[in-house]
Amino acid sequence: MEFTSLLNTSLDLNAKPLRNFEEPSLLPKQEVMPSDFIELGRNITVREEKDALIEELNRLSAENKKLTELLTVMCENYNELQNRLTSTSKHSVVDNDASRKRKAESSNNNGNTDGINGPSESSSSDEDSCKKPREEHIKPKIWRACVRTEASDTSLIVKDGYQWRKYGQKVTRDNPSPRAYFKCSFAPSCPVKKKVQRSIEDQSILVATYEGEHNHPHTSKPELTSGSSRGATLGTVPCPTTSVSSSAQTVTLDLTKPKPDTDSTRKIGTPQFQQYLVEQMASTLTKDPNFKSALAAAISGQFLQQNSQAEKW
DNA sequence: CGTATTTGACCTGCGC
DNA sequence: GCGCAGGTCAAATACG
Repeated sequence: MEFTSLLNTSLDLNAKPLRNFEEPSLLPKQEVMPSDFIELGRNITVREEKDALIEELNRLSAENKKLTELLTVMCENYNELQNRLTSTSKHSVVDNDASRKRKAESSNNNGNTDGINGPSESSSSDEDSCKKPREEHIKPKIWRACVRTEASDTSLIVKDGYQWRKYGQKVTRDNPSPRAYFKCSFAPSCPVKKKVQRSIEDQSILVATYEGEHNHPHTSKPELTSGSSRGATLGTVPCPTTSVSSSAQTVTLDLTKPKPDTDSTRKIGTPQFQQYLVEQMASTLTKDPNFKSALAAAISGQFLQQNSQAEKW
């Protein structure tokens, strides 16, 4: 499965204006009425204005292209890693299998009949499912979520709207950061567990792995802002994809609303308005130091979501 | 004092 | 059989 086919990496920030300004056949349609000219009270000629706008658009286009190339490279790297992981997993059974078998026994002994906390965790390979056909129908829902936190925050707490009780912590071999084990404490019968561990690549990212499904509603709404209280907040559950909540500023692009300072809807759609929109969007993005990190976090969220979906298959 | 968290011990499966 | 690693338990501790 090609990941790039699933993720549209095109930002397409200035598609319309580019069409308007770059196609020569359309340029004459930019008619500037003399009355408008007088109204604007500009001293520069239409030609000079157009050249300046084209230059600015070319700059934005180049920036857009650069970002798109960056995304493409990231996707290619991801696909390469995914292929390696797939080929590796064919030669070795994942270590989840150990706990799966153990859980199968413990589940049978405890008389757990709901099957949610059943034996199978993530069955990521076809080989695995072939080995254990009897477990095919018992698949607890497993998904991952990644949350960006402050690197100095060692709490390993992910606020996702549910109430959790920590019952263990371990340092695993593949990651120097400790892994915390949580059980849902809202309902005694709720079988959901989660593991939280810092990402080995980025210590500021918490990776939460959820197992099972809640048999009760949310205890509270997930907090959408993080600040004084401890822990990271989750914008969306099960996996934050487009909304990345963090201690840093959240970048929100709302392309559905026109700018409020336009006094008349009649002007919406004019080249000047489109140019203004493009400038505002590009300016907001390029001036925001958190844009790249937020973009990377959002993409990694997409990666993890795709990965968890692939595991469920 | 009740509840949540911490943390070392224990259990289980796997590889050698 | 032994060691290792992941996961869980439960006594000790902290906290409100």
